[in-house]
Amino acid sequence: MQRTLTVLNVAEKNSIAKQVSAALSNNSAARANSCSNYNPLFSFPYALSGTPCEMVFTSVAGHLMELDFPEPYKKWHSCSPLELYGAPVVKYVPQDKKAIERNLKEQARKCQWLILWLDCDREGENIAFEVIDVCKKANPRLVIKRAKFSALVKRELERSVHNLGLPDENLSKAVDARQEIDLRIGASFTRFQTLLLQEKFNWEEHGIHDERPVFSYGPCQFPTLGLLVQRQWEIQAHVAEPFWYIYAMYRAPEGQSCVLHWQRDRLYDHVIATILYETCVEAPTATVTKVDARQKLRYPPLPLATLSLQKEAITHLRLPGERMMKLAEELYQEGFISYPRTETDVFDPAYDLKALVREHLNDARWGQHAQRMDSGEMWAVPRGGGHDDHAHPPIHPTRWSAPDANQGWQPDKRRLYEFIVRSFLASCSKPAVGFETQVEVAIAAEAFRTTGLMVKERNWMEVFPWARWGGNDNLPVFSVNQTFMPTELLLKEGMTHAPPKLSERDLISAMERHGIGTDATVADHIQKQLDRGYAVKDAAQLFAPTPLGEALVASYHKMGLSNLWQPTLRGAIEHNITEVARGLRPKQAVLDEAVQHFRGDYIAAAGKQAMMMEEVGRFFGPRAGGGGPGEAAGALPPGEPIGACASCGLYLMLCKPAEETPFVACSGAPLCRQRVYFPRPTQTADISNQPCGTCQLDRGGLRKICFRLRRAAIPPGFDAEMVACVLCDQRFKDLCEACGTARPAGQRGRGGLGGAVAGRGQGRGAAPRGAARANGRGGQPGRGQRRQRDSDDEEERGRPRGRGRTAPRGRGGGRGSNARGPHMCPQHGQPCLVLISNSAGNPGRAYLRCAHPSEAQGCLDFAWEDEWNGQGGRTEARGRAGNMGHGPRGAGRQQHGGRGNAGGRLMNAATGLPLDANERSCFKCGQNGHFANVCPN
DNA sequence: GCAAGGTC
Repeated sequence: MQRTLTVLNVAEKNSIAKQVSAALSNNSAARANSCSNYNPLFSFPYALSGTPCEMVFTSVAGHLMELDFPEPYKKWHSCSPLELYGAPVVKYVPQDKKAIERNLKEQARKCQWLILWLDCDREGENIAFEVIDVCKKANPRLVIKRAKFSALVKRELERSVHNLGLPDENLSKAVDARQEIDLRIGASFTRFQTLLLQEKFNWEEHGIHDERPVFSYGPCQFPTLGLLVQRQWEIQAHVAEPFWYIYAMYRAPEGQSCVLHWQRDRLYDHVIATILYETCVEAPTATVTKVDARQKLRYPPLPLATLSLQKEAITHLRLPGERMMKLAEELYQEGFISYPRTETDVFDPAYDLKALVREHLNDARWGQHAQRMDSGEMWAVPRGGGHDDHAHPPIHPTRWSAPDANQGWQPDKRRLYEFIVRSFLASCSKPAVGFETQVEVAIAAEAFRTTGLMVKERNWMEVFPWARWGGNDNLPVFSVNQTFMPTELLLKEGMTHAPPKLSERDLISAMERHGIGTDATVADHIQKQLDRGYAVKDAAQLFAPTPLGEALVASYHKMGLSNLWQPTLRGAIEHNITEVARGLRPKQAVLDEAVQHFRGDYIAAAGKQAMMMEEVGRFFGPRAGGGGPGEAAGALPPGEPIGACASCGLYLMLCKPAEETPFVACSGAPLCRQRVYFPRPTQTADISNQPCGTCQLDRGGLRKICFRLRRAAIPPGFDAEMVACVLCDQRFKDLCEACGTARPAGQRGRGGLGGAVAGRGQGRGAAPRGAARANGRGGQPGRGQRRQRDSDDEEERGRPRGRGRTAPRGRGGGRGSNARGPHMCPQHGQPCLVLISNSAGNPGRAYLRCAHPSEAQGCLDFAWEDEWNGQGGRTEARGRAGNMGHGPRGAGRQQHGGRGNAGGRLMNAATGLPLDANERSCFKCGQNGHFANVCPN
């Protein structure tokens, strides 16, 4: 006679218990209340491997147990935070889970089997063992089984129940280890920071209103903060650099138009950019070299997982992740959407998606689209993103909500529901179809490109109004070999920008990349930054650390404990835990190792706590009589505005501080960050560029060219209205004589503006650039400096002075004697070899450099001008710098990258001092050293 | 008063 089993099935969520019992019982499960209001019982008869049984389903609600220190260690002053690395820990069922525990025990006593239907991940396995622990106390004879399922559909659940396995203890132990590490380091460092800082500073004055604020530390919240501080430091360390690019535009007689984008994008070398621009101006006829037209598809969005929904909701609905999750939770509880915490972004093929679509046929907003989907006209099988947590489908609407039925909803909730519905419908719709035309154009030897796009069928975009697929739908019709005259041909200047502050979307992506938090907790960690006063969000929803957040991170950095905040911290912990999960290392060994490691960090931090006091003291004044850091709390005494940092020897640079007092900060970020404050605002040059409205030249009626006039740095005593011509560098009050019609007004030569500017050590761009980056790309000497060098050199050579200054506008006079050309390049067979007087380290001696389009930064072919000219212009092919047969005289024949020492006057670009007789400057990498032929770098 | 992870 067959024995009848009573089987207790425990799911992690009530919804899973309900769905599984409904599927296995063909919707005939009886529901009964249990001791726990939120965890009812579902029971039905079933045949388990042929054995008749009574199936009882119930659920827990996440973890049943918590890990904490026992009572004596819970009081903050009862022990040193250091002791928390060796203190015992206890796992217990907290008060709010006692009802669930009672329910499980009561049912376990009546059952013979226990089947665990928890999520099929590490945390789920750990919860399974918590359930086992509780149930075994009530019934030690229970037979324990684990159901593994990959979707909550009948077929899959039946397969699962007939292939029961055993729970995996290694997975569970990995979570135990993770919990213990998190608890010990979180509690110890939180107490350390809080007890150190709480009483010492006047937090009220700095917007922290808690009487006794807590400065929590956590292995997820600090790496999150670290991401924000790192970005802040990147922004502060950024030095704007000017770049130049050729801008071309064409408007066809029929009215269509396009911008021609330079293939080089941009150049940081003004000389080269100007020369290339000049070659275009000389031969401005554009020739179409390639026309490529093809159909292009734009695919609909992937099915929504939690993090992708958060990112989309932030972008399109401007709903912060945490708020979005709260609203999604409500929608889920009310049955309008599926479970909102899922990693899955692919639908199970067995899912009846069309049935879900049919829910929406009568909707006034998207019903028509749904009807076209239902008829098959608009239907497409949704793509998958390759992630599956095997527990939940992607987030999708489960029920239609009529607009008049959800009047009571908050507007944000309605918007979120609409977004989820439209995303779902879009993901199952046909891709959009466009027609793209790519056109390549040559002007002189320069290549340009433009793209046109006509959207033919919007398809999924019809139901998803947030999508943008923009392109130039007004492209002129082009054919290969067609020629035309550009309507505009300009040399434009731009400046590099510091990276932007992180948006919530950026932050989520970075956290996802580094494995900080889970899909369900990422939003909480971000919110915690705001709650703790570590970060703020501005009107544009961008995040930045507060002075407190920055000070905390900077403290650990100074202590040499950056691993405590770097984004890799969580990944490192996870890596070790994974070894436990795979059974490669015992839990205790990994745990001991981690605890010892962080214990060492704690001891180091505690030993250097004065650094934290000092760092926080930079931002916050001490509480009166609070024993604060005293001198360190206020602004630092004013010092040299620009120079070597007293702390680390690196350069100091000008910053744009948020504070009122300007300061310079050491550019050794994030190594140093020493700040020197000024007593008064610094004098900065007006570097604003203004397009020239008066010197537009008309060359033969072909086109109009605007040479931008640049407002020069104005030294004291000079006319503020003076401008400098980009090409010839003369300063004028009115119009440029060389370029236009008016008289020059500025003084010239030494004592003139150029000399004065040089005396200030400024380049063409922002004042701090030249000072801080003597050896960088932006570190070319100012124009005045360069001219001075030219002039000295000319004198020594016995050439007449003033060649550059009196040269008329045009290629030869573009930058004085600095650049002429182009010459025929033997490498490329094109006139792309230009003559340049290298400003950095080669005073007075011009050389040839290739500016072929294939060499984005200019190739390294070069030759000295006098040698080239002496040989009447060479036509045979030469190799790269190192292989050229006629290397610079002073240096002998460099085999690799050795730059010549013309007359022994080569300057060290970093120090500005002349190189000694044996020193060489590498042509390739710019480094100086005593290498003879081959640069070691 | 502390972590992070589940979930309602």
